[in-house]
Amino acid sequence: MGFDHDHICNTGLVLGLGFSAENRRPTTTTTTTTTTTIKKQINSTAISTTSFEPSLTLGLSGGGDDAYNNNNNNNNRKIIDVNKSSFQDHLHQEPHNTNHDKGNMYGRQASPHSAVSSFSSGRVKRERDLSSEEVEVEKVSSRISDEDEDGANARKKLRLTKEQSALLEESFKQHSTLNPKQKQALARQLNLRPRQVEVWFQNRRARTKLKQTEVDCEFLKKCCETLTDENRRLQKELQELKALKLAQPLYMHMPAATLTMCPSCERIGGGVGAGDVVGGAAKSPFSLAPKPHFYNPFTNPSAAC
DNA sequence: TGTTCGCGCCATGTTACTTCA
DNA sequence: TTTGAAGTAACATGGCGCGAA
Repeated sequence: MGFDHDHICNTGLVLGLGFSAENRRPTTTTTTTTTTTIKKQINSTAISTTSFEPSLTLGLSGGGDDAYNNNNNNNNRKIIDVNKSSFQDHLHQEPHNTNHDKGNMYGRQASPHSAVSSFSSGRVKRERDLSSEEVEVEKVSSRISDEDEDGANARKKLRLTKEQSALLEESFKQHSTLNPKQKQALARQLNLRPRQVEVWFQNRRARTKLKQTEVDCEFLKKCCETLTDENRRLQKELQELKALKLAQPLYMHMPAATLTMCPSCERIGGGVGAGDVVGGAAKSPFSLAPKPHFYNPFTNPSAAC
């Protein structure tokens, strides 16, 4: 099938197409909007592809990737000296990110809630972010852009350099979330503000999830096609068996899966009373197959997925 | 002990800028 | 040179967990 389940797990998503769902974490969301609720419920439900209860799920794997337990990872990280002048020359100029200048940043139109958020969550939050340590970083990394020097607000958006992106990617591979210390350290290495590192990780997680969702969609499409084909094949097989039933003696009416042969007398039998018909014995040496044969796309090797 | 509040973090959606074909 | 699509940095919003009062 070529579906790399491990890859799915590594990227934080688990896809399940089967018959039972296992909640990896409780659904605690009480989001008011329907779409958000649905999505969060989807994300909160995750099962492995080896589960066979009737369900189709697509969700996050818990993964145990608790960034707060990964403080030691910083020690293993490759250090890039981002403070070299050549590196700094690549950095775009980013002003101190208070919320009042945020509104002017791209000439953005204020949302209905922006006035509130500018004070309640925006500026307050940003200022919260700027602990004394961060302010120190700010002094290093924040510079006045040419546009600002010209007095214009049309500020170019920061583009991270290859070195910055590489280090961020490497850090993301180790842990997709950062604790405050890791964020600070990374920001210092990259000569960025901690807020920028935080935003980058948020966006990176979102992109990962989006890509994984696309992969999962493709996988589900293939599964659907496979199951459709299999269903078609089984329907055809059923028709053949029905046709065979009309043309064969009574003992042959039994589906092949339910017929067994006595190893001693080598007589064919199947079902209660089958022995009476075939061998005339009161107690048949033959037995029905214990369970009907259901095709399982995950255990049947013929399944494409 | 239960409740409330503030804070920090995260997920998700959106906007706007940059790059490239 | 222009333009549209894709990528992405930054932001807005709302929810949740946690610790302190």
